Amino acid sequence: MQRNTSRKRANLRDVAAAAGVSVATVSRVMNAPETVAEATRKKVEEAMNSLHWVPSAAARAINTGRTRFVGALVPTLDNAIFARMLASMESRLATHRLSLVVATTDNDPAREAEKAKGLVDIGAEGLIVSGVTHAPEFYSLIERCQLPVVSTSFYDPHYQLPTIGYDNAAAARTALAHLTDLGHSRVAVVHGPSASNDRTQARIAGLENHSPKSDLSFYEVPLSIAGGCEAGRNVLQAEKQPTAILCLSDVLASGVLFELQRQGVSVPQEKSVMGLDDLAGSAHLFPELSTVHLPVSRMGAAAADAIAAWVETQKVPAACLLRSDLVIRASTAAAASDGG
Amino acid sequence: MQRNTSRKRANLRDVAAAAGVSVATVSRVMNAPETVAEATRKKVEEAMNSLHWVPSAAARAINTGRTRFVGALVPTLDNAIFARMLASMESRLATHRLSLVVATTDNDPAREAEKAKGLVDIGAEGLIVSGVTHAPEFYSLIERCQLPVVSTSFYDPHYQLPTIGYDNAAAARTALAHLTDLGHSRVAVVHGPSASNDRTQARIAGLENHSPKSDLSFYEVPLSIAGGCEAGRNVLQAEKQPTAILCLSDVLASGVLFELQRQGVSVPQEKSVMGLDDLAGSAHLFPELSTVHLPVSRMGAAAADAIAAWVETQKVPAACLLRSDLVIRASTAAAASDGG
DNA sequence: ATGGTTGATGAAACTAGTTACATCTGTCAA
DNA sequence: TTGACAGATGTAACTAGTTTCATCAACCAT
Repeated sequence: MQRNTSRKRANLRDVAAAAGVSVATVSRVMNAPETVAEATRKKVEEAMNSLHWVPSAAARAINTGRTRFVGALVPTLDNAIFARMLASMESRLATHRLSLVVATTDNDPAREAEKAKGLVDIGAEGLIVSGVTHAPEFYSLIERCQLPVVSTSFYDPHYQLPTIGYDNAAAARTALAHLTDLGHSRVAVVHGPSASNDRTQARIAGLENHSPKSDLSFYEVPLSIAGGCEAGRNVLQAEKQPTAILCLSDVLASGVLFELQRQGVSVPQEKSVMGLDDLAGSAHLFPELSTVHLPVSRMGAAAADAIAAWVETQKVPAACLLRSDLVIRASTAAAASDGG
Repeated sequence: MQRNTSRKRANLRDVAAAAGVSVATVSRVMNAPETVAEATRKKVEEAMNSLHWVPSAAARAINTGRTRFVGALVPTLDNAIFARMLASMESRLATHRLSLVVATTDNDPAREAEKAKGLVDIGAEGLIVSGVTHAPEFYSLIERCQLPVVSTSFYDPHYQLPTIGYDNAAAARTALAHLTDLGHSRVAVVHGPSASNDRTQARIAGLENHSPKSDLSFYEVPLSIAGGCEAGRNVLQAEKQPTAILCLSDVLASGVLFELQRQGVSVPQEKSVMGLDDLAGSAHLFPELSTVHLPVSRMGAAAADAIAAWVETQKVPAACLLRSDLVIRASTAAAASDGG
């Protein structure tokens, strides 16, 4: 009597006793109900309900070696693009009966390695990371633990981990091509810190070795609305004014847009502004932002599926390339033909 | 020999064997190192390192009854305000050696109850939720499990759970007062869905029973930039035009701002626009948004501290009121004195 | 009637830790 | 010299599940 009432949580033995069966039978009701006689199963289920019993995930984990949770390491939650990705990851992982533990890295490989270690220590079965630049300790950790890790926001079939993402260089090139098609030959390129961000690096690289005769100038600012404003001010102070501003991220484009408005520069009449990401809000900015759509939600879901498949079947999933599409809205227009 | 190499992860017994001590001693090295002789401790630590051993969190959880993780239930990750709160929660929880599992509820109490159940099933020691409206199953769950739960984004010292948040009604009133002080008597109030969002309800209630003679009209739209745009269009179609638009959330204010610009309405000359939240980007919008600052980062940290204290000491933490402050920027100005 | 097979169940040994209690050694005071 | 006690360590019993293997009854074919 006192067991059920005064004592804390019921355990498997309590349920077995209440149902008048052995612990093995209770365990079977959970894991292989078809092997248990109908009547017995009923009895056990009643006992479970009346004791409000839920199996201890920890005890299960100890036996099966499966904790059923994975970790996600993202640079920040402050950029909507990662928040979006995590949201879709979480819901997709739930369908695989997997939980998600989130850790932020601030784009610092050392912190990433540290947090990854923390996630492994608490039993993460797999990790989802962003990009391809990681600390040596990170690599040694995943090698030592034989840990399933998939990398997002980047596609590279030759990378040592499966990558689920898009071709950043191509996406940037698509954006630039749109501007050059419109006749813009002098273009300011605004981007976030590149030193520790391989996605940014790839986007820049995509522009540098492919632009057909365009005159590009680069502006590196913090990856935020404020950074975009700063870039806007910097661009307007340049000696040779570009006719278009290509932002390698939509948050930067938003900031640029706001700053240009503040300075009385009309978009797209005086300057075209191009983004890259296609955040949910970008379609509603003034003017509506032309950008390159990156399928982050689909990417989150795909990464979730990939890591789930890996931890479930032990088979390394294939890399997955998601296409990025040009979306032309109101912030870009043909260059004024004054020839600079 | 084959143990270390071919077999998977080392366990406590392996370490004990390698160090030539008993399992109890290894356990002591971890949990009460001062009771172990210096030389013995060294030996054990060497064995740990050479076997790359990390204790199994699951096994530890089973014994101590502590899983060291808490769950956070947020409506969405798409609003920067929750992303921000989670980021600060996560880092603060880490200082308490607690991990955070995130689940989104889409503002649906049923889904919240369901996800809460899921979190409890996987061993969450405590929960952090938003607001005070929850499903009956949610309450019965936390009662049955005696689960520590703190509620954020809301302050109410009489609520059955400790609340860590601000006074939403007062914050809304502060925003409105700023507008009335500027001479705006006809104000459009734009807000997100109120049916299942008690913060929104409280903000609206704060306006309704306190406005000194102002003429308020309410516009309910989806809580997003797009929703803000929609509201902007609706307001402009109203017969009696308001001189100011009070948005009960900064994301809505952003949308309103964009839409007004699109329609050629100048802010703050023709209409003042007021927000509520003070998101990181709001200070950089065009025009810079006047708003009421809500200390979400501090709130996240405070909630993390509260839940940590609760699970650690079993003592229910006190409710915590965080102040909200008016921040006047460029989107509000004195009403044109044409008397409408 | 007997042996073989299947289906349902239980006993006990696992998983990886913690911890209560026992044991052993060495020091110090009586 | 002996008893008391502290300090260091080990033994074994816990935690809450899963799983292997054994058992036993029922049914069917011989």
